[in-house]
Amino acid sequence: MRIGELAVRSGVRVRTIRFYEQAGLLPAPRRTPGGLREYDDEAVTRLRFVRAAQALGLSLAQITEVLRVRDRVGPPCEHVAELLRDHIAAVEARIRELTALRDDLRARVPPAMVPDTGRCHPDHVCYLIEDTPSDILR
Amino acid sequence: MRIGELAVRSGVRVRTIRFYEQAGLLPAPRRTPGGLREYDDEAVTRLRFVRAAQALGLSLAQITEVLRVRDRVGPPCEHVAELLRDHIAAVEARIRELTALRDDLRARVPPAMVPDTGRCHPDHVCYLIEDTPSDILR
DNA sequence: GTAGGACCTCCAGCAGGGTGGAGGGTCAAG
DNA sequence: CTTGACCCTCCACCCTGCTGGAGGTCCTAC
Repeated sequence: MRIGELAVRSGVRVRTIRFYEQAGLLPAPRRTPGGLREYDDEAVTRLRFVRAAQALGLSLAQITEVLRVRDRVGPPCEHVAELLRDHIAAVEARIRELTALRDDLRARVPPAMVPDTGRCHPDHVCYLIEDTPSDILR
Repeated sequence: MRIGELAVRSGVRVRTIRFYEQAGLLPAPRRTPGGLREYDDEAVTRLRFVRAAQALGLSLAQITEVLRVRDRVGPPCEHVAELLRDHIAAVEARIRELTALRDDLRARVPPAMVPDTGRCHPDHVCYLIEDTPSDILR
């Protein structure tokens, strides 16, 4: 099939497919005598895999690596399992960061709080941001 | 003071200070006859505010807007309170997304799981990624 | 043989938050 | 007067994941 059909079947745009080839995610396909790209079904699988992996939050670099492992040494399950475990740890760390941030923000701005303009100080821009939450609650 | 001292006192690099001026976060300061930037203490306040706001996850565009409000109409408390409330909502939404993602990932890769190579399929790249978690647990 | 849709390459740019180097000028001490 | 630290501008580039236009070619049907 040509690139347009591949785009439809994989749900990845034509331009993006060419970009992925450039980026090393898709092998350069054979060409028609006229220079048009000719793909087989494997390309659909590969693009769907890329989309699935992206949905899990993996970067194109990580996905490229998985595909490279598969192309060179066969089923990348071990590699993927390790990658996903590391990724879970990264996601959990990010959740912890954001949770701490949310708590900090909540302490600064209780839901229906009226800003205490009396606390504005000429030497600051805005106490809600510069002060620590514990200062604000005082 | 000159830009180097401002950098030390604010904890923001010289290059970054010039970038912030360019970006509209810092007003263009007066210059010495030779063309060197000359700052007063207010610049330190402003840069520290930028750092504090960044630590809360605000973008430079949002911070620029707060500073603009302050410069034009005085204390930006109302504006900041609203901004922070919106920001809390955005952070909470992101936490929910990441939590759902974490749960999905955990279902795919239980902590000490040995990948089930028997499930590798020639028409797929890796079932751990392409299948849905419920398929994997089956 | 001609229309027109699909395709080709190459270059450029978006956002966000800066960083880096080249090539030169300023300032203060000695 | 020279040295050396500091400062100036301008342009370009980093990263990530694409997207867009310009200008030209291929394929297929009529």
